[in-house]
Amino acid sequence: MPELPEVETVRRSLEPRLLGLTINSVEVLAEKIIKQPTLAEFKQGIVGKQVVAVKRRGKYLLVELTKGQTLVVHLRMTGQFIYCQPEQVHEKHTHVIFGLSNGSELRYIDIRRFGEMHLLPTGDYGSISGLSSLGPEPLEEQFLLAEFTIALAAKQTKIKALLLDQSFLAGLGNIYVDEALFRAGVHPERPAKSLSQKEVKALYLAIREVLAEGIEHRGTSIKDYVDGEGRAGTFQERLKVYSRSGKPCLHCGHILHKAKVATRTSVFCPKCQK
DNA sequence: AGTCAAACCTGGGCGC
DNA sequence: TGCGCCCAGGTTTGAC
Repeated sequence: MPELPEVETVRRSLEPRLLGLTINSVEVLAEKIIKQPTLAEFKQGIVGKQVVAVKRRGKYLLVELTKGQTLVVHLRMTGQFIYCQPEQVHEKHTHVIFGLSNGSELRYIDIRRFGEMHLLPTGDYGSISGLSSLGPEPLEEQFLLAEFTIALAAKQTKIKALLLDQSFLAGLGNIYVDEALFRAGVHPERPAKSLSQKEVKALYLAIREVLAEGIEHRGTSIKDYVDGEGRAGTFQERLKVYSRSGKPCLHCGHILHKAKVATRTSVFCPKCQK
């Protein structure tokens, strides 16, 4: 489910709620969510710690605690991290409950249970391969067109597969890749190295633009996604291709096509995206 | 290097 | 109403 804009929206909603609070208790109802250290060490290492920062890297949430510990969370497809009051109804797939020093709770809900949590020394993320191998953050200033151009030129793979590769660029998923490719006028199956300089620039700008707009509209809520306070986002109302196969292109009116590209369902305009 | 299926899970939608 | 099948915002692993 959540891609960069959704995870960033969760981060922004949780940060003001959690900062300064101490975690008084941890209740784990689905042990498989806790990847490391052991369940006992995880609980013991968290209880009594205070939240000092809530950060994001790619699609990972990093809840930094006192004593140099960080709770690393990945929501995968259906994970939700929600700040609420103890009397609020328990959602069916609630797997972890953190009791907070102001009486509130932070609950982890995840229908498919693909999500994961790790407790590690802050910055010491080598044991999480997906986190330690992440590519650049597309919205940061250090993500430069010049470097993106050079990186694309070295790859023969389909542009869509490359943009979904988190070690190439962090944070894009199926929705925002399709949207960015549409905005840039690039067909998802084009070999990365075949893009002209003009196309590379258009894609670079489209990626940053679509992610920024996604954040601005507090994420895309198709099925399960909600922010840290249970609120849905609204970017689904602005999607131009994702989930619109068979409907007319908003730019040229041609019927949007659906195809498997890089093993993922992809929607694109065969006329606008060459 | 690139590509692909399968695996991890549950639930919603569709055809019959 | 029920059954079976396919699909889903992600990632990893292992095979060709």
